[in-house]
Amino acid sequence: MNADPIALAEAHWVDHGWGEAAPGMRLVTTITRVQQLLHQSIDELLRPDLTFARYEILMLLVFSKRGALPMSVIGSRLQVHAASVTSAVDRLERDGYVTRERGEGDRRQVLARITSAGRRRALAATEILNQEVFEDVGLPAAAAGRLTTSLDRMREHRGETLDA
Amino acid sequence: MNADPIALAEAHWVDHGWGEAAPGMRLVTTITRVQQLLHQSIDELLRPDLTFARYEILMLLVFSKRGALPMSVIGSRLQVHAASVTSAVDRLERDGYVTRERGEGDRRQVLARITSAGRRRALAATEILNQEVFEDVGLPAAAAGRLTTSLDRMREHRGETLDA
DNA sequence: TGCAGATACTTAGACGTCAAAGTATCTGCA
DNA sequence: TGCAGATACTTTGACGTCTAAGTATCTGCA
Repeated sequence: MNADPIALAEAHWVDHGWGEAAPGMRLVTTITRVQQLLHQSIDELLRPDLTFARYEILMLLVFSKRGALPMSVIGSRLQVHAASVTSAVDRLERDGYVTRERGEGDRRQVLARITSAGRRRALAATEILNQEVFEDVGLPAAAAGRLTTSLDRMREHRGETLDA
Repeated sequence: MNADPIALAEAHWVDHGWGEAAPGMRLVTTITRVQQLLHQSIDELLRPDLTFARYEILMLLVFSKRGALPMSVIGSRLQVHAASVTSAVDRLERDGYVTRERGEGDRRQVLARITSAGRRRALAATEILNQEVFEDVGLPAAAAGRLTTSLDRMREHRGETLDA
């Protein structure tokens, strides 16, 4: 018996004469489901003061040379809209992990600067995520590498530039 | 030059002595990004009256024998919380794609039943998604199949039962 | 020099997701 | 028989995402 709803959907696709699209439908749905599962685990590990979105911003700032980046750069690195960055930085600021500054040259810019509390929190979060999620994704290293490569191809196919 | 922020993050991971977790971090982040891209494309194709979440519910109902399912079954098939089902069905009902009924035997249950308008809309949406997304995911069929298999392994690793 | 258009960010509102709490109904056991 | 606890759904509220619209600042060109 196959009780997996996604595999069942694929079979229905074939039955309806959509065989050409069936594997793609299954792949897309499966990606969605895996992302859901990862997102839930990660957010639970980061609660209550961080989420994956805010963690990603913090790590971007940790890796930046000056510990600060314009909002627009954060948005383009993470591929999310400016409004999402605004709201995430609002909350990081509320919790004292980040401060806002006006741009020196261009006064329209807003820089998010990580605080020392932000750095400490980001490193503690990394330790947990490395141990609980990243070090064992459920696949042998080689398979994980091939998976990443295939997914990168999909990113390119949907318009992202990876610049090898 | 490598301008991909995800590949850069992986390099930073290695530099910080987190080499063991680096490939996993990259994989998880890449899955997130691909899902973001797919989600955006799909929701744009379904606008303004559907989203991927609502489309998935509609297709579940299309494939159901009686054209109706309890809210709880919808939630467990799609692996989302009851509250998410409630809000999606609210909107499907608002647009006339679904009606609500009380369960016959168990009066606590609520069944969502697809309407004929809902069926028509679901099939039209499928045609568009098949053509614009599912039939060409950017990978050869064999690679797509391997990808799905690996992702299924990740689903199992994170606690989903696939019952081969 | 000055203004039109572009750019950087924020605000407002819709939607999806989750957690927690509330309501109605069912079930099992004393 | 009746009540305590379980179950099915809804409601409320926090958060992330997007689009659209608003504000401040900059830039280019007449």
